[in-house]
Amino acid sequence: MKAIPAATVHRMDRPHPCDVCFQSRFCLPIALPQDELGRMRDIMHNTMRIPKGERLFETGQPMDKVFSVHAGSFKSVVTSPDGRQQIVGFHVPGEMMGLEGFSTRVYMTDVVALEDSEACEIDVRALESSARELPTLQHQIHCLIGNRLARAQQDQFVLGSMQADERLARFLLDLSERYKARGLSPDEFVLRMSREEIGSYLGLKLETVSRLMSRFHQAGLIHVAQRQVKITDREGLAELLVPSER
Amino acid sequence: MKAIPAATVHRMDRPHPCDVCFQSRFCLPIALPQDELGRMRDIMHNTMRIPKGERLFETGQPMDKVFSVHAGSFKSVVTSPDGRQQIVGFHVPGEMMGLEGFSTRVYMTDVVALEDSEACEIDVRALESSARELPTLQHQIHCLIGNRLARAQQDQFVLGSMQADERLARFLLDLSERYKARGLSPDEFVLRMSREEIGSYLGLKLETVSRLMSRFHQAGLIHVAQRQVKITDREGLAELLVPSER
DNA sequence: CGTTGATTTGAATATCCTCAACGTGCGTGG
DNA sequence: CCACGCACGTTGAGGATATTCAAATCAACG
Repeated sequence: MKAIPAATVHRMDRPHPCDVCFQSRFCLPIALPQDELGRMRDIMHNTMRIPKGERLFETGQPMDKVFSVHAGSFKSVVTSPDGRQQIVGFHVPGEMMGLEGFSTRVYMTDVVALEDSEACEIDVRALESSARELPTLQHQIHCLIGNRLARAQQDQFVLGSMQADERLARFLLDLSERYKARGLSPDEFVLRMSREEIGSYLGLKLETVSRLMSRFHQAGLIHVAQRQVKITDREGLAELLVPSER
Repeated sequence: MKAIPAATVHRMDRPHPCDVCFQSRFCLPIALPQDELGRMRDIMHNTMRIPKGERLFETGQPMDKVFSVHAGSFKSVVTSPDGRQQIVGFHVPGEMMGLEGFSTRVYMTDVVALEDSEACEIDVRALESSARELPTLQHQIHCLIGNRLARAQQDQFVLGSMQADERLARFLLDLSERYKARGLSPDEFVLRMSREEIGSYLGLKLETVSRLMSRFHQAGLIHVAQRQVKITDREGLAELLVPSER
């Protein structure tokens, strides 16, 4: 891993990019109190720069840290014993990575940067010992892992019950929502991942993704040029998710 | 919910059926110390009998409890806004249910008994407050949720990357393993769920499941009569999971 | 012994995949 | 600055896998 620490000192007088992970709007109806936020900063050891294509951690490594996305974006990849791979999630700023490692204290996925990115490193031992003193933090941790679980179950539904066009529509709307929640434009954004990566995540082949993108474009639902996407008919996209109305 | 409390008093001098959830072999390389086990029993409020087909909890209810399977088996069902449903997991004794509710403190699935079953009710507030004093318990909770997450990600891989026959083979081997881990016969067991339920979980139609069961039977991999299954060629089944060898 | 629900099996069909060819954008180096 | 190579993306035709529809069989149960 070519990760280089970018900064290790955090001042309390201005927001830390990773505070966001412990604040209300991405998780709980409770914001972490100021004093607990201070403690959190103590255990956010440092911020790593991860160049595009580099791994933050990989399957099988002892899981001693979790990471929050500080800037950029990442993918989580599971590898089966026979070497096949599938992307099980994309991560945008404010989201946590490595949580599935709580299972056996070994990471179960490879996490790779989709672009030059930054991740904040959080020591799990320190996190757990802080959580014993800070009830809100404890709550927040449960919430964060629970969130990932709820999301994974949603993804199970998508993969098991939805058709190709519904999957892609949901993917685009989901991405849009996550950007919106982080103050970015929900209607116009650049995909950080290839058609093949989208396909891997959605259980489709890259050609199918490409064809559907074109179809959505022609139907006037989106405007797409390479990785630049503009959602022009959100209603129309959302209707794809309700096949009974077709 | 017609759930009826079955027992509320637990004696320390014999194992409680739910101790298993907090013991090493299903989760951590650390067993919960005896004194912590005592505390755990205090917050396992009671054991509910859930008749076949009844719901233990449902989507949208405030999540104030988690449950461990005491006896019998359950399914977790997610429902999409348009009413489609998919099973995202089956639960056998010793496994936890309701963990995805940690996300928003609202259950995200319906959990339904596949047969007359018993579940142990654990108050989340009491669990969290105990966890603050009992580091091993805290660890165990993280492990339990992490486990569910890791499993959900595995399922994502199955649904997204595997073919129908691989999915069913994996399902049977997985079930076999889970029975084995609980001291039941790994080679011969009774499916507690219908073909349709298996299909729902695997993202297949019931006819496909049925056809594959017959095919496995004819290939001599399993012996199947209705819901009675006997694994006769474990190697053969496992080879299906490595398509390169076909 | 008939009814009901679950399962099996077959034939036709749809969806998505495979294979293949062709475009497009971008960086590199001449 | 342009030509080239390369990775990525698009599009088409044909094919494979799983679904749909339909009918027959089986098991459980009153």
